[in-house]
Amino acid sequence: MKEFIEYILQFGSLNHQQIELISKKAIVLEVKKDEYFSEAGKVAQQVGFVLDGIIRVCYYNNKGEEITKYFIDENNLVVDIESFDNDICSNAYVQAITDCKLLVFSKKDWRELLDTIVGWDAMVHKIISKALRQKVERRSPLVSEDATTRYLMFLKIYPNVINRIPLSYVASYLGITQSSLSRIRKNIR
Amino acid sequence: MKEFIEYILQFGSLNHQQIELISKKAIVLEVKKDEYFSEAGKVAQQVGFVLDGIIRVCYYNNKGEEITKYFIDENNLVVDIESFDNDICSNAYVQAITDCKLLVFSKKDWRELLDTIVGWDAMVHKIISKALRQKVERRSPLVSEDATTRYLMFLKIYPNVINRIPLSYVASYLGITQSSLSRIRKNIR
DNA sequence: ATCGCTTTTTGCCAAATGGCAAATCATTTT
DNA sequence: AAAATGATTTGCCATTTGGCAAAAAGCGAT
Repeated sequence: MKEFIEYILQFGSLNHQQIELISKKAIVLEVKKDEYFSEAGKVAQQVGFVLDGIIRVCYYNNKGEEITKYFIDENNLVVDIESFDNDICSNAYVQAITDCKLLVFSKKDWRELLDTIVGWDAMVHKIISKALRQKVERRSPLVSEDATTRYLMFLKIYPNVINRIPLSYVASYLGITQSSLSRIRKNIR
Repeated sequence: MKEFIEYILQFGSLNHQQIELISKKAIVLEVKKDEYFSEAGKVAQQVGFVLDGIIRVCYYNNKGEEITKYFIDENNLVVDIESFDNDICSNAYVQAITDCKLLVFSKKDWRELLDTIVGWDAMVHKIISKALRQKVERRSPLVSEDATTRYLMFLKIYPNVINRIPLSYVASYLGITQSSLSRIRKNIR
C-alpha cells in the first residue's frame, strides 16, 4: 500500500483523509503465472497496481502472431484505460507472466473516488498521460533499429525483467524471432 | 478557424463566449516547406493546428540517422507537449514538409485560456491523451511487421500524405531504407 | 539420479533487407 | 528546349533475419 501512495503522490498532493479514502478502496489481488488480469473481448473492470511480479500486455495481429506490446513490473499501474474508461471491449490480453500480487480498485470504487476527491481526477490524468508517453518513447524507437540494438534498448528499459520471463515474450516484444534473439545474445556475450 | 472549433468541440462543449475567447487568441502562421515549427534543443513556444499542409516530427538517433516519428496533416494539433508544458528543451524537430498554414497560440495566451475557461483544461487533457494513444497505436505495431506490411499500414493511416512528400521521409518513418521501400512499391503494383 | 516437460540454443538453408552507385525520371530554372 | 537539380528506381552483392527441426540445457516431480 505504501508503495502505491508514494507512487500517486508523485503526481500531486493529497491530505491524510484523502489518502485514507483511497486506501480503504484498494484490495490485494493475487494473479498466478499465466492467468489473465483482463482479456480481449471483455471490458476492463479494474485498475491495478503491481506490488510484485511482472505483467505483459499482448494481442494477436492479422497473421495470428502473438505480439507483446509492453511489460509492466513492480510499482506501476496496470489498466486497459481505453476499455475501462469507455466501457468498450478491449483488444488486448493483460497477463501475469510471473505470480503477481496486485492492488486493485473496482470500477465503481474508482469512479466514486474520482467524484469524491477534489484533484484526484487531475492526478489520474497526469498518471495516464505519463504512462502513454512512456509507451510511445519505449516501443516506437524500436522501429528504426536493428535487432541487436532493439535488444539492448529492451535491457535498458526493463533491466530487472529479462531473467524472470521466457525469451519468447521478449522476442515478440522486439519484433524478432526467438532464435534470432538467442543468436543475438550469444554474440553479445 | 471553423475547422479548429469543430475539432475541439469533439472533446467537450463550449458556449459562444468561450469560443469567442479562444478564437481571439489564435493567429494564422505560415510555415514554408522545410522550415521548422519548433526545434530540438529549444523550448516549444506554441500550440499549432494544421489548417493546410503536412508536418513531420523527427529526431536523430544514436547512429546519427534521421528518424521520422510521425506525420501530422490537416485538422490536427501540433505541439511538442512535453517541452511546451514543462518548459524543457525538446529533442525533436517539428518541420513543415509542404508549405503549411497553421493556427497558433502563444504559450502565454494558451495558459490564459486554461485559467479563464472552465472545463478547457479537461478538454485539452482529452485531446492530448487521444493524440498520445494514437501515436502508440500507429507506430508501435510497425515493430512486429515486415517491411511490406509496414508500408500498407502507413497507407491506411495516412492515405493523403504519400503523394505529397518525399519517399525518404516515409522510409525513415517505417524504419526501412529508401531503396527497399522503392522495391516494395514496385512489388505491390 | 531419472523422467518428462519446457525453454533455449544451434545448424542449415531460404528469404528479406541493406549498402552503394549508377541510371532513370521528374521538376524547376535558365 | 536545354540544363540543372533533386527524387526515385534499379542492379549487384553483402548482411541480417527468418523458418524449421533437432539438439542441448534447465527444472521440477518422482
